[in-house]
Amino acid sequence: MTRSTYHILSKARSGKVFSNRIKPTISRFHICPPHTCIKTLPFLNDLAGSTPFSAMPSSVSNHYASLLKLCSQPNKQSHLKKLHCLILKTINPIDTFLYNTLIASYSNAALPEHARRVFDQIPQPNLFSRNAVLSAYSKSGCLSEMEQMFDSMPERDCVSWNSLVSGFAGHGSPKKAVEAYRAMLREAQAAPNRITFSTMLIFSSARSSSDLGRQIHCQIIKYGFERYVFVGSPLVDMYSKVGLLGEARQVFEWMEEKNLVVYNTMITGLLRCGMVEDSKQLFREMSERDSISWTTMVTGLTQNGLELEALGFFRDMRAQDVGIDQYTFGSVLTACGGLSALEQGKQVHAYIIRTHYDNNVFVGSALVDMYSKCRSVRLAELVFRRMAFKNIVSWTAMLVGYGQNGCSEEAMQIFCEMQRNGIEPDDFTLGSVISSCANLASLEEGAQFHCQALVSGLISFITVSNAIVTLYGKCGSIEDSHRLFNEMQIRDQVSWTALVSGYAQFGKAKETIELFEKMLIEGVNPDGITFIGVLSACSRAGLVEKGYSYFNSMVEDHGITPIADHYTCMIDLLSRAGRLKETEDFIKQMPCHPDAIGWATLLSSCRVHGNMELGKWAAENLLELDPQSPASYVLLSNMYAARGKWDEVAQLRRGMKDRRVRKEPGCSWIKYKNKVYIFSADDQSHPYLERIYAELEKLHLKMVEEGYKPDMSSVLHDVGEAEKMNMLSHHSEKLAIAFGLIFIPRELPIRVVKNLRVCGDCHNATKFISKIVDREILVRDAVRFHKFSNGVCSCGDFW
DNA sequence: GTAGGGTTAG
Repeated sequence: MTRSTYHILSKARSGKVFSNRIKPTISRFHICPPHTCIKTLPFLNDLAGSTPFSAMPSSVSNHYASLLKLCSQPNKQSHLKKLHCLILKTINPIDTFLYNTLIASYSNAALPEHARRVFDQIPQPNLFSRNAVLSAYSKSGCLSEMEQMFDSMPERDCVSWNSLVSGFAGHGSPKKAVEAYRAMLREAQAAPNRITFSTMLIFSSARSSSDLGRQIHCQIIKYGFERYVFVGSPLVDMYSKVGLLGEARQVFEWMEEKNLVVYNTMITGLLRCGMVEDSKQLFREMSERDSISWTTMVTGLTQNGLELEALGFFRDMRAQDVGIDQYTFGSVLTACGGLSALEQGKQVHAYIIRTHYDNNVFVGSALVDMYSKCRSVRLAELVFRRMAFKNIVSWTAMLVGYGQNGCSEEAMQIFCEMQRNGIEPDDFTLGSVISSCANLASLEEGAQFHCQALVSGLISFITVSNAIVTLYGKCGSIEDSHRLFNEMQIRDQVSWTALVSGYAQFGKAKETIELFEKMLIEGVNPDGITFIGVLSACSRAGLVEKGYSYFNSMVEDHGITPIADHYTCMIDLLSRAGRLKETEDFIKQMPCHPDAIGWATLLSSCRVHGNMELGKWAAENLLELDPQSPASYVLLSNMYAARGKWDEVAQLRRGMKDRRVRKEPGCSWIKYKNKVYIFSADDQSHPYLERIYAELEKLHLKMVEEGYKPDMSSVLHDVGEAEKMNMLSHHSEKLAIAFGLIFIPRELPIRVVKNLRVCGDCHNATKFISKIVDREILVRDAVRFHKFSNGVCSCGDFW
């Protein structure tokens, strides 16, 4: 056996590289020659890197201890178990030091039961052994086992107490954490150390408990830790997280020998509280800055909506040759995404490839997100497909990317693919996929996701529950939506807004307003999105005065600055009610111009109320803002068509053709036996078309008997009356409803989804059909819900 | 177990 050094390089989970040098000592327990180990356990090679095993450490116990440390991760559990077996085979007796290392390794690998089993085999366990088991229970949240262990210990030191405190603090027992901390202070043998205080400070921050934070601060002063950077730094962090920036600054100023970390912490706190100028000042004052200082500025500025400035800092950072790492790239990509700056994002991507960060899972996820936010979902997909390793965040980023770019079906598919790859969804993923599902109005899948949320327990996340409340609202089951809302233990602003918007979308103005008022009484603050729900409910119900007063209250009582969506609601409210002159005045006194949706709303109302003059104004503005959008052409052409101005219609059609604008073809779909059947007006290929036409024919006769008159103004083509009739009776939603009547069992409602707004004639016809066949028919169109039952629609014919 | 990044819900 030669004396040699043994050198291990290991990559910790954080990606940081550290080296571990073990001093050579003479072995006493050397039984098994090292090369046999390599043959039996090839993974040891991977763990130890390129170091040849012939360079053998002198102490086998130390050697195994260092290998055990390499397996001390949850993703190396099997390696750890194999190594444990090897140790049992090759060493006898095992010394207490190695036993303790084994316990600690199982603890870090999240296997507390294994840690306990090792402990039970130790002939003479010491305080370290007990502390190691205690720590295993504490980290894994086995709280009762932890308490039992703690109570049974013959002696306890500061480490034991710290495990107890952090176990309670980290696993949902806040009361016991505080109790344990106070008991510790009373215990003479276990004086708190810096770890005790930083644990408690982080705990206070997480609970946003400024009172507890202050109490801990007092204790810190009492024990003389205040000016010590390792306690002062978390103290600054805690105060800034609970919003007490003055206190944070005071602690910062009082500290002696401030290091880089303290500065970085303070700058983060300032940026968190929106004090951008102060943070920049402090940044300039620093005598040295590291990568974290720069990245903090990039992140903080981005979070304060100052993406351009953030990119400026990134440029300076590169110019000054500061090390750029995965964190920096993550922040810069967020800034690019926030600006929808595709070109700059691509440049950063190129730099990432040059610096070989493109295989990093964090950077990859950030790239997927950036491209999605720049509306380049195909590029996001490309990056995602090329990622060598994907974690749950990468999957979620792609899923959300699809969802936010209107590719809801692809979002659902990627969710399935993720599960097939053995990745369990978390609250983020499930919430997002439910949101996509809601956009598709797929009630069956939605209900399955609801079940999945219940079974997995993810329903306890408020974000998941909120997503399901929204889901049922968008699927037309407002009762289910309300039921879940009532069942929720905690409700936040988002929950209330989800239900308010659900009722609004359903056209139930009275319920919407009642709910909103109840929300105010319960002391939940509405925000801009809540008001969009309230205002749209008013406009759908024609409650002009009420809507106006809510709009004013939003600005005056709630201090919310209206954005384009609110103005669009107001334009809708006024113009839909036919008060077009008022609408014009309103638009002219708005602080900003309406956006494309605002103009389209006005144009649509002008069509309904036959105001060509204002309609032209709206159309021109709409065309200027969005020349590629088919909406302006279609709406204007509808308006001309309704008045029989076919020459103008033809001219517009030519304009569309020249600019290569295409109208989105109308289609409706219905689900039957897990299959989606899609119908479009010109579809002649449908296998059941003959039966559907026959059904429609039959219905038509009964409808006419009941007093139905076709509304020809809904036909926007220059054709004869008979042909108009034919076109009208074959609108996609009528086909879908007829299909539903034939195939969907009587006891179930018929649910149809349409990609465009439902036309006047179909709406009227569906009312008649619901009465004739005595069935409930739900139609979800592009903007809202219509629930037809016994000849009446839930929207009250106002949509 | 002192500081920085990437993903959710209305």
